[in-house]
This record gives sequence, structure tokens and C-alpha cells, in this order.
Amino acid sequence: MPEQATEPTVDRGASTRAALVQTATEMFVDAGYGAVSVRDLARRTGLTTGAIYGHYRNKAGLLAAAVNDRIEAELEAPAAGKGAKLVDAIGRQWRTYRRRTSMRALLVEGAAAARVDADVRRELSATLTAKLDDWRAVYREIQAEEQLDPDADMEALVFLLFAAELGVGVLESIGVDLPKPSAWERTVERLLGGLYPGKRQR
Amino acid sequence: MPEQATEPTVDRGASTRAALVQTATEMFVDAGYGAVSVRDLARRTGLTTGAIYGHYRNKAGLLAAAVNDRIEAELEAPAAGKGAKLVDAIGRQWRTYRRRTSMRALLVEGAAAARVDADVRRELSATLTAKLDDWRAVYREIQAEEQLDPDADMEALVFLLFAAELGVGVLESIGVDLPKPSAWERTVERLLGGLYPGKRQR
Amino acid sequence: MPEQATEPTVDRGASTRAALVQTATEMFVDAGYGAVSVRDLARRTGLTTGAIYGHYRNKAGLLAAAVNDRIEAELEAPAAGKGAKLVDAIGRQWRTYRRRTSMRALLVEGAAAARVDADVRRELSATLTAKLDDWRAVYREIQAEEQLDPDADMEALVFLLFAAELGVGVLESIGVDLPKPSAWERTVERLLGGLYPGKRQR
Amino acid sequence: MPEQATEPTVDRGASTRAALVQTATEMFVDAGYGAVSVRDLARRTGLTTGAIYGHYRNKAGLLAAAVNDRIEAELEAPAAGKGAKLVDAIGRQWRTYRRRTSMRALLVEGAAAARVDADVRRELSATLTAKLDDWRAVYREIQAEEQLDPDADMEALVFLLFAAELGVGVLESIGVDLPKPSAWERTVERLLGGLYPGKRQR
DNA sequence: GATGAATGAGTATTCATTCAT
DNA sequence: TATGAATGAATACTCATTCAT
Repeated sequence: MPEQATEPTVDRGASTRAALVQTATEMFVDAGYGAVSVRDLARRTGLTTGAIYGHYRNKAGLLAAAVNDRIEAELEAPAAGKGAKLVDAIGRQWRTYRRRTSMRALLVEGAAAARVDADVRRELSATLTAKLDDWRAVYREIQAEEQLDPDADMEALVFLLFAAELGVGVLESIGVDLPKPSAWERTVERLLGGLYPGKRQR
Repeated sequence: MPEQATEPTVDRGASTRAALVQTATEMFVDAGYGAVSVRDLARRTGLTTGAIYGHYRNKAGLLAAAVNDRIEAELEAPAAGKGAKLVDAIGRQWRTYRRRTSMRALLVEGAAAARVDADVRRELSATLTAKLDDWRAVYREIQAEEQLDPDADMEALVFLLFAAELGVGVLESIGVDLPKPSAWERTVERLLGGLYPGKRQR
Repeated sequence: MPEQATEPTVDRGASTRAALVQTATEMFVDAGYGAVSVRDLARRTGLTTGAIYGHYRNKAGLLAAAVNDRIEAELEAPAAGKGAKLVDAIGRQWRTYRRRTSMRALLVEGAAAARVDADVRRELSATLTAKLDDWRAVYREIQAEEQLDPDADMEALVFLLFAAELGVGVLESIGVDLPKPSAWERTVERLLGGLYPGKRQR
Repeated sequence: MPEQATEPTVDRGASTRAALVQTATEMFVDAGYGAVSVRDLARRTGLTTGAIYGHYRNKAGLLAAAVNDRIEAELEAPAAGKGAKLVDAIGRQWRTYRRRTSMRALLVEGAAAARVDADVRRELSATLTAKLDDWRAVYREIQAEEQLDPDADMEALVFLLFAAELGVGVLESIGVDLPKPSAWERTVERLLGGLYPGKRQR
């Protein structure tokens, strides 16, 4: 890859794709994957249906791209390092969860689509697995750094917390009233106390 | 068909409905809500499409009924009472989670449908809210009985745990590998330790 | 099957299907299978596209039905019996060949479709095979009756003549000028002379 | 690419066209004209769609070229001359008919296309007419040479035999079982006996 | 309550062809 | 001559839903 950096014409295909993913995200979140037609997408992006199919194999492929994009953009692994604390790392995640509404909505759509479409399943599965691996690594570093009980299973913890977030997405989709975020936070913090070594009752 | 039991007209409609819900459940879980047509359902139940519409206003109504049915059948509130322990109540839930695969799958489908269809949303929301209320009541009893820290927010706890289960449904749909169930259990148990009063580090 | 014979309402489905096949035949012959859309067919028959698909699985299924219908209607096996002559039987076939233009055109379309669509192939193949079997039987009777050389292979003869008719369909489709029908007849008659026992040269 | 033979610019376009026709032939025969897209052709030949349109006005033009090419390559007029025999000339044609499967398949596709596309019709019609004229000339020479009955209509004979071959193509496309080639040959030979002067019955 | 033929709007997708580069 | 992204119209087909019987 030689440099072509300063070239004025940024890859046109790429920017078309970016716009498409953005529009798709918005529309899928607002109206639901099933309720948005490829024609609608074309109209809103100013493209033709044919052009869309030039960039994505499928309507489902576009959904997968949108979900991946949201995940990459909104789920950043917390930095580990000197003095990193588990409670902080997780706490930040929960404190910011309200920003990720559209990621969760998209993942609900994506999960439903994945149940039917193997391509979607493959793609989403790969993205999520990679993301989870990142997190596990960071959490294990924190575990060592903070001298957490080495018996604590960081793998399961990461899963549990991520599952909880996704489940919130399900509940949001269904319209169940959620507790106030501050209540979440306090409870999660409480629970994490159980991971520290020390006199545990029971 | 002369004999139809001597009972003074056992509500025939009810049993038809039950069969319909059962078939719908199976088919929606196997193939996905969107991929099952009302005609398919009719064929498999031996009914006609018209007959189905005699029992349910909608295809979506049938999905809602199926989801509700699964929830009622598979989510039993734990019994509170003398000596009930939080860890036991929750532990049982996690220990049996593998049985509820089809409930989770259906809830993923239901959540996606709810994002588009207000009727589905209303119905599922009511069922889940009622279920969650039951649980909260039980958990609060346990909280008193077991002399858990009265500061602990049972509302948020119930939510968190239920959300985690639903999130597992999302991850299952996408096909992400889950940790071994025993790892879950131990971790949840660990975390619950944090709810007991006592010297909490941090 | 009890009688419902005298019922005034002739099976509605059947008459719809008959009209459909008739229209399809005309349109496929005039414009070509590929150039006729299902919507066109619907418009011309006064049906909806959905209704058409209620009667035929496919656009191809409709083509197959049209071809079969033409074959059944236009290819009648000659009657064998006392004094039946091969030359007469075959001669009649050739003398009437101009009536069968649309059958031939349809078979060209059908053959092209059959090369791509296994269902069409199966259906047309069955119809033609049955037809050819009928003919072979009749020709063999004639062979005995008329004391034709028993060495003559009626199977191959039937094939050759039918292939020639179909080939005429190909040439008509391409627009090659055909010889005058009377020339055909005389030549075929000439050739058939070769099947009679007697001093054959060479 | 320095060397490209020392010939003063071997017409590069011509060889591209040849490769294109060859690939088109294969693909049209295998998958059917309608099922092969110009993009597929481009991919397989290593050209771009645009380049193909630089050589042929149309997809149909390419089909016409392919059909013509097969006809020219596979239908050679038999040589007339001292001692040429009709039975030999025709016999050779039938003995080698199995080699021409792809020509026949292409002609079926071509005939179907010709029914819709006037350009294809014009082109194929011209090629076939020329070919048939050649044959007629040769057969008439043989007629004189061999002292066949001068009443025999060579024009109709050529047509009949060529039509039979094309009809075999139709039957092959439809998948009807053909008689064994040896049966064909014997029967054709038999029939040709009828053209020789002598005591004809009936 | 049941039937199932018909509705008809709607869908994803394809593809020959063009044209600015 | 070549490229290949974009066009845009067209297509076969589906399906929830209705309603006359």
C-alpha cells in the first residue's frame, strides 16, 4: 500500500457506502428492518436500488454492516493500565448506556435476522466474538492489576454484563419501563463488591 | 365424528387455540416469524387460513400469544417463605436456563416485531411487566427474611438478571459461543455476595 | 365421487385455468415466452397475478400447461385398422402440418425453457414420451397389417418424422423459407417407398 | 508484454472476439442463454462489460455470433464428385450427429431468441439459408452423378433432413430418450432407398 | 364457525446497457 | 479502446387478509 494519502479524491465507493450505512442505521432503528424497503433506502440516499446492490450483496448485508458499524463505534474497550479499577471500567459502561439505544435496537433486529439468514449470523457473530475477546483481555489485566480474587471468572463476567445490555435492548424494544439508570449503577457496583477477596458471607 | 367426550361441550375453540399456539411456537422458533406464512401454519395445524383469523386478529396476535404462552409456562416466580435464600432463588433460575431456549428465541422475534407493531408491543409489555412485578415482590420478601442489606435495590436486581437472560437469547440467535453454564452460576453467586451487608472493599 | 354431474356451476377453477392456458398460448406464441410478463397475462385474463399463482406454481408451469394443451389438441394418433396404410397415416400428418404452427412455436419456447428449468423439462418430457408411445403402437399395428418389411424400425421412423416436424418449428422461428407443402408430401411419400419389401438397390 | 509475434499487429480484436464467442458458446449451452448474464460472460473471459459492448452491439448479437460459429464449424457440406453417393453423403451426416449436440442446443436457444429479436432472426436466417443453398447444390450434383430419379426433390430432401436434425435438438433439450444412433442410420438408409428409380409399390 | 379462492399491493433482486473517466 | 460504477425499469413471486358461500 503506497501512499495515496494526499490524493484529493477520497475513494468514492467508500463514502457512498458510509452514507448508505448511516441512512440504513437510522431507518432500521426508526421503522424496523422489515418495514424498510430497499427502495425507501434508495430514495433517502439519493441512490438507485441497483447502486445499492453494487455495494452490498443483500438487504441483510446492509443490516449486518449497520450493526457492525454501531458496535465498532459505540463499544470501546476500556483502557487498562496503572491503577485501572474494575468498578470504574464497568461503571463507565453502565453510565453511558443510554447513548447506545440505537446499537441495541439494531442488535435486536440483527438477532432476529440472524435467526433466518446464515450470512447475517456469520457476520454478526464474528464481530461480537472479536469484541468480547478484546474485553476479556482488558478485564483480565485489571484483575491482575487490582489483585482481584484470581478465582473470579472474567470471561463469564464480561458475558453477563454484555448480555444484560443486550437484554435491555430487548426490553426497550418491547417497551417495558426500565429502572432509573442510577439504580442500575448502584446495583452493579454493589454486585461487583462480591468479586473482591475478603470475608464473603454465606 | 360422534363422540367428542360427554362433557357438555368442552370449549372446542380453546383447544384449537392451544394447538395453534403450540404449532406457531415451534414454527416461529425453528424458522423465524418472518419466514413462516399463515398458510404454512394453516397447513401444519390442519386448519384453513380463514379459521386462523377466526381465532386471532392477526399473524402478530398469534406471535404475541405464543410469546406470552412461553413466558407463562417457563418463568415461574420462585417461592418465598421461611428460610428462603436469595442465592437459591436466583441460582435455580440460572441453573435451569438451558430449558428456556425457545422462550428466548421467541422473545427475540417478539422484540423485533414489537418495534414495528404497536399491538404486539402492548401485549408483550403487559405480560412482562406483570411477570417482573411478581418477581420483585418475592425478592423483596426474601430481602426482609434473609436480612439482606435493605439498601439493595431489588427492582434493579430483578431487571438486571432478567435482562441478562434475554441478552443470552440475543447472543444465542447470533450464534456467539456462550461460556459453560457452570461458569455463569459461579459468577452470579459470586456477585450476589456483594449484596450482603458487611465489610465491602473498594 | 357421488354425482354432481348436472350441477349448473361447472368447476370454476377449471374454467379459469382453461382461459388462462388459452391466453398464455396466444401471448407466448405472439410475443415469446420471455417477453410476456405475468402481469401482462393477468391483465389480459382479467385476473390478478396472485390468482394466477393460485393455479400454477410458476410462469414456467403455465408454459408447460400451454405446450401440453397444444400437443394434446393437435397431435392425434392416426387410427389403425383394416386396410390402414402407412403412407396415408403419415401423409395426413404432413398434409395438416400448417395447422400446427402454434404448437411448434410453443415447443420451441418450451425446449428453450426446458434447458433451464427442470420442472418444465420433466413435464414436457412426460407428455411427449406418452405421445410417442401411442404413435409407435399404432405404427406397429400398421406394419403388421400392411405387411411392411418387419425389419423396418417403427420406433426410429416415428422419431424421425416427429423430429422433422419440430425442426420445422425451429426453422419457422428463425424465419427460413420453407419448401412448398406439396413438395414435402411428395418427398416423404417417396421415402416411405423404401420401407416396403422388394428389390432395394444398393 | 513485449512479444506478440513478429506479425505486423495480429488483429487483437479478432482474437478477443474469438475467445468471447467460444466462452459464450460454452455458457449458453451449459446454462441457457437467458440464465447467463453479460457480467458472467465478462468475468469468465476476463473482459469488462463495457469491452464486450465494444465488440458486439448486443447480448443477442453474441448469441447470433455463437450460433453462426457453431454452424460454420460443424456443418460441412459433403463433397460431391465422381462416384459420390447420396447414401454416403447423408449417412455421414447422421453418423456424426452426436458431435453436434452443442450446435443443436444453441440453435434451440437461437430460435427462441429469434422469435423475439428481429436482429437475431435476420442473422440466423441468412446463415442457415446460405448453408442450405450449399447443400442443395451438392445434392443436385449427386443426383445427376448417381442417376437418381430426376423427379426426386432435392430441395425438400435437404430440408427434411436438416429439420430432423434440428428437431432432435428440441427433443434433446426436453430430455426425451432418443433411439440408438444405429437405428437412425438404418432407417434413414432404408428411406433413401425410396429415391432410387425402380419398381415402387403402392 | 369454517372454507379457500381471490386480492393487490408490495418485495427483493436482476440485468442489459451507458458513459464519464 | 477499456473500465466498471451507476442506471432504472422491469420481473417473478409472496403473503396477510377478506368474504361470498
